[in-house]
Amino acid sequence: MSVGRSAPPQRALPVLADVARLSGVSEITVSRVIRNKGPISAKTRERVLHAVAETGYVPNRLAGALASADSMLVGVVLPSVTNIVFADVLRGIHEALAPSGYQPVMGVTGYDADEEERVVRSLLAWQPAAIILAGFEHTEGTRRMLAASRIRVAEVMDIDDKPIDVAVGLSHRSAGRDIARYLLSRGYRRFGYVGHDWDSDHRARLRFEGLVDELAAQGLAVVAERRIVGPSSTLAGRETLAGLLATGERPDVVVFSNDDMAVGGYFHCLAAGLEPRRDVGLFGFNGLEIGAALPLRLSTVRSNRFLIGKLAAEALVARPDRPDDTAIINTGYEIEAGETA
Amino acid sequence: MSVGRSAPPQRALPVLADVARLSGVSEITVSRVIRNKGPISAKTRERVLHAVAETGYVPNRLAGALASADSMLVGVVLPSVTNIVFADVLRGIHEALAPSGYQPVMGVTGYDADEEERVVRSLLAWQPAAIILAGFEHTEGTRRMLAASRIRVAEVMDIDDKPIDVAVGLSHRSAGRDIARYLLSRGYRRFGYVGHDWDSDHRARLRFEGLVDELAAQGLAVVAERRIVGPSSTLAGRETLAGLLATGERPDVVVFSNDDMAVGGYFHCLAAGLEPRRDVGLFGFNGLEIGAALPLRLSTVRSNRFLIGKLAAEALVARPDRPDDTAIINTGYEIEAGETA
DNA sequence: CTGTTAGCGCTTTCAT
DNA sequence: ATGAAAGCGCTAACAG
Repeated sequence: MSVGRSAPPQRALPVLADVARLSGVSEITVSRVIRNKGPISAKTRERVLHAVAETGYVPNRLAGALASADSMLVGVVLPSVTNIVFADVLRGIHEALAPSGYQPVMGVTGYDADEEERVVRSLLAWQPAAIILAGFEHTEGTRRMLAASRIRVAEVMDIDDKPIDVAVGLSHRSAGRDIARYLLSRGYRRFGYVGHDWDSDHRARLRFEGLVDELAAQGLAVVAERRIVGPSSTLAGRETLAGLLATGERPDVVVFSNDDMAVGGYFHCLAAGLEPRRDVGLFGFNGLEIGAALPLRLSTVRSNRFLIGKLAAEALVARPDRPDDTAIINTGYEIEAGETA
Repeated sequence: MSVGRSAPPQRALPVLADVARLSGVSEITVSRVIRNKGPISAKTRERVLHAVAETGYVPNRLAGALASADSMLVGVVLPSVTNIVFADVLRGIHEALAPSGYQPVMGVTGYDADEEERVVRSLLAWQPAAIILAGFEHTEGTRRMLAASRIRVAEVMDIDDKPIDVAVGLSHRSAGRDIARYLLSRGYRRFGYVGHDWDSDHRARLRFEGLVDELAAQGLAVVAERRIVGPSSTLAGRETLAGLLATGERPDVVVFSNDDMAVGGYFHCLAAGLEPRRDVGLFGFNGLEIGAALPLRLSTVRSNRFLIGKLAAEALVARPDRPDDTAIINTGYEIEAGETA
């Protein structure tokens, strides 16, 4: 049918050379126009831009990154994306990175340090300019790779340990102590605790330790404690509080490992005809939106997760080379009095 | 202090050539060992692997992707990461991609089509093998770029329109109709609706249209309707239901645009002393965990979000070249009867 | 202000 | 089973 040309046009995507040819300048000039770098005459710029539009040219950043040894990539390694806590951090990272031209590349570890090592290795292969990790619990292998790479490293969420480079977050131990102080000031004396897996959520454990420390300083202790094995969830919080109260222990307040669990506890109270605070105090952690929407606003601690992501990304972008000394950025937290404790 | 060597070792990261030298073979042989490609003698492989371990060599995928014209990258463009719905999809994508050697690269649009275009352009610069987008609402510019790129494109969440390449999701229009049928079968006749922004959430509108269509077929209509301008939230659901009921309208059931809003409605009922179902039916959409943890399980529709992400990623990986014809993968949905409607 | 030259680190193709 | 040569598409460094 066709006249001697059997193969379809299938022309490859335009490259720098195509744009250069079309606009009658050299490749490097096109490159300069596109990157807005170096002195370019208005006339040349216009011609090049025209050719770019005409061809629909999209720069190949793989080639650009390789040639300039600057990938403009930031590796982001988080335990989970479905946990709103990390999703908020990720949003903060995105917000800070978007205007700077950096691209986040994600990895998810499922709360497992060995998986984290695998993820870090594969991200490092993309030659990122920096990497953001959650917490301090890394394998030796991860630490070695990070050290060898010489790139910037932000460890986020927690500041209760010594960072590799910079840590951004809050002191969970201190938050635990402040929860104890707050509840003591409200008159509570018989403390219960309902939590989730400490192996995967080290920070929940730190908060518990802070709580216990402060209680001990006042000659008190946790009188009833339950921890589930899996991750936190509303359903788990509901069932676990039910189990705890069924034992006959009568805490006057229950501290939950986080808001998800605490909201579940609230639901148990509703179902069991208990009035939060009057019958039993409920205290969470994180300051999620849902806690504020409950008939009685959940008493909790606001952890500034969005800010953590934002400041971490900003710190990395602001100083692309690893400083000699480590730093800590404390994003703080605030007690939300609420109405349940 | 030091003995004549002032500059620190600062040696660059090892590259293929270093490993080749150390193991006494050529670069290409090392490359073959690492990629497990081509015939290699057991002895050579062992020597190379040893040298890799010794140097701590990490392949530069930027260079690899450029040379092979195969990035093993999948662009993922979603409206939001903090919305659990998209986070679940993302998790499905991750799960499918992880074992295949593909890396997801994310972009977030904030529910804005122009921002989507910008994000798609910058992702395309990384020469991804495929791209995953939410929904069908793209700008002309986005469509042009996607067509020119010739890479595989999955549009996820929705299957109510014609896909560019492959669509993976459920029919929201049909879900809306089934919600109507279900509630009619439960005896409800006076339908209320509490929703959020349709401009950013086109699928919520499709569900509403399906609902209205089916009601019309039965000679019925929505008797009271309220929509907020912003995104869905528990608090918004609570306040909006309160507002709707305060008008004096007395719907016997209220359909919410999603579970977040419906849970908020539930909270209003608790605060106002209304018993869900007996006083007013509540119906959501998505089947979130929290709905199942409420004192009365929320009546809703399970949208298989994890599955959507998983199947989309699998479909793309399974066939790296764009097929001639488009396809639709229906992940379906299930009515969760629950106890609130 | 613009261009030339020489790679970046890897993989393809074609030999041997 | 292994290697040599060429080049992916771009940018740094140095002219001019």
